[in-house]
Amino acid sequence: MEEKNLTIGDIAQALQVSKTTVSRAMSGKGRIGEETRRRVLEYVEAHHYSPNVIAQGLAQNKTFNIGMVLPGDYNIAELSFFQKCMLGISRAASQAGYDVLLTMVTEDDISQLERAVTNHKVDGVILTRTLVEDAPMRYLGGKELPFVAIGSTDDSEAVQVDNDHRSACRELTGRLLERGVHRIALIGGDERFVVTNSRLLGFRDALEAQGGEDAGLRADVTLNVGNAEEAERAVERLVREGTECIVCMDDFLCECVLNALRTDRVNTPGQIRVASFYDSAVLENRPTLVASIRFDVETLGKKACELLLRILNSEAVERRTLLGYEVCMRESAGRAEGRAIPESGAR
Amino acid sequence: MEEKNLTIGDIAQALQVSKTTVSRAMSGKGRIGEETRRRVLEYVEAHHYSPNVIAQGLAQNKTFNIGMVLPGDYNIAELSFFQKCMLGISRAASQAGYDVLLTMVTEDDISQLERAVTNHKVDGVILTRTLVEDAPMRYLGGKELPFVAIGSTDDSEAVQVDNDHRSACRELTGRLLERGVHRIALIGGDERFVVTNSRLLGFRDALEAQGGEDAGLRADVTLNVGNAEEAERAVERLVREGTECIVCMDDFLCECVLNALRTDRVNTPGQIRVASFYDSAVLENRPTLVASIRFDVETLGKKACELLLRILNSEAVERRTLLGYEVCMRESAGRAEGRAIPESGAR
DNA sequence: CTGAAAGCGCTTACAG
DNA sequence: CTGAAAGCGCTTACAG
Repeated sequence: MEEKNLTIGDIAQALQVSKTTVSRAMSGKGRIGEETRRRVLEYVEAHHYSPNVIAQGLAQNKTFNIGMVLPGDYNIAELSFFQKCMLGISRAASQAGYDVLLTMVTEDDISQLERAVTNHKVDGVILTRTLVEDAPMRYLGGKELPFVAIGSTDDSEAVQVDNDHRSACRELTGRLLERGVHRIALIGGDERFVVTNSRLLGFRDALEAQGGEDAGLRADVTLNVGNAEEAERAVERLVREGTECIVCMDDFLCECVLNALRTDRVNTPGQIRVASFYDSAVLENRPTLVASIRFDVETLGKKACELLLRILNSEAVERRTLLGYEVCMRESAGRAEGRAIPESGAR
Repeated sequence: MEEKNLTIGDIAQALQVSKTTVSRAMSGKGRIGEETRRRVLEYVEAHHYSPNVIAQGLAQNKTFNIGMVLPGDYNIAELSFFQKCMLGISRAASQAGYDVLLTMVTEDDISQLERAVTNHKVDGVILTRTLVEDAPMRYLGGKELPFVAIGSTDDSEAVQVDNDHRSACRELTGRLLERGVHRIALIGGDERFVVTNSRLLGFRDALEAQGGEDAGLRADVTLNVGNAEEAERAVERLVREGTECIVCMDDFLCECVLNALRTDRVNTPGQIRVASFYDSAVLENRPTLVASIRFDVETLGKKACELLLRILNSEAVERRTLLGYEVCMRESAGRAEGRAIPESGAR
């Protein structure tokens, strides 16, 4: 099926040329006769030769691997995010002749990352999630190794790509307020995630833009909600307090909230409106959902990888690039007819 | 922070010994004086030297990478499965000094896998999902490269690891039948997945063991249910036909089924029972769920990786290894009090 | 346009 | 116990 480990030397010998020539024919670097190149390429084609990238790497002091660090701890809400991210990254890498080395870290164990780096197995790294005090980030910061972070960071040094969560949340919240909501609540997850803070800022932006407390707006913020029970408790309280609309920071929380509302038999359609980030399949058939935001996560991953590749190629890149989003408003109450209505994007 | 790319040569020179000696001190291979080794190791420690694994690999004709192929098409039901799988694999690999090269394939594009293989970037491959007619599998079958498949296959050549789905489904179904269910239904996903067929077999095993049609049992099987709509349609029909219990092949389908039952307002608690494979968080707070099966997916991944590593180490391994499961019966109707009750395992 | 040679960082017979 | 040398498969100045 495949010639047994053909090497550049074998080809050189078979064609009575030097290894240099073969190398040049393949790489396209250096001058070489048209006729000679043709002969080499023909032979290569016919014998299904493909160069040993490891050896190529050694000679060029490269690995052609990019390290991807993924959180090893579970969070259903983010699963589909990471999958799409991975897909975007691996496609962009693959297309550029790079491979993706997977590295899974937890909050107290980044040994896999360390191994990959100290063993010289990657040319650069992509962080797919960043915490406020991020161990992988701190680790990489001390090295000479280039990396880019998906998600925003306080660290102004790091190259980062993100969706514009702040603007997205501002717009989403603003739209809801415009529709006459006065008592609005925000429910979010882990406060150590930068994204949680970005969204919070956007939420506050919107409130302020609409006049804040002076305009009669009342807002409640509950963070660090990690499971269904906590969500339920929060919802109970919010219901008691007369909240009109709950904005959920992710679809997992959103589901919890919707379940809690249903369980409490408190929610006749339209009584309490719920909005969410993302727009995953988890939330299909949820009539009480009035609005959501759509991000193109695969593009996010792709972008991150492209940035890293450009850095590896010694090109200059922007410190921070923000990707757009889409706010989807559905019919405000009862079962939405037809599909969600996509509106506007940003940047 | 870190000595600039220290090499084995630098150390040899600094210590006035040969590179051979340094290499031996580190690898532990070959005879070497206790005193000499100590000196080398001390220097290495002090200067934070770590060998270039790529170079090591070239010299030994290895990459110390194992390729992991992941499906690139989305299926919520399986997301958490793959994450746990990845974690198991990456931990086992990492522990053995290997890294995981990620490769994403779709049904009509396995180019990432091909690239990794033809570029000589992996020593072996782990398939995390296998279809009945599996392109990656067929591709690897034609190569000399060792691989192991997670999930069962018809291919008797391939080394495979799997949970014992057939037995699990047999036991689950059997338990339900023992409780007096007569009209039972099975709802499953893609028929091209081997696992779908295994479960179907287990379902039939159980029916037969209880006397089948002769014993008054009526069974309905609906496969290739891919989305909420299709599930809903199936459920409507099953309800009309007087089905007493629905066994769902995965938790995504299970959720669809539960939603459909609720929407139809047809299910007073206990009227139609629902059982599911897996036991993901998606299914928390679902009182109508009467039974489920629990698999240890991380161990599955770990096992697969260990098997591959043993093959790479030229050890002989079993063609097929089946891992256990746990059937969890909850209180049969109404809200289950306390936690689910784990019962028995297998093999 | 082409080649001989040194080099990437490591390993491993082969001698001593 | 230790070292000189060849080799892993490729690239790249340096000469010609």
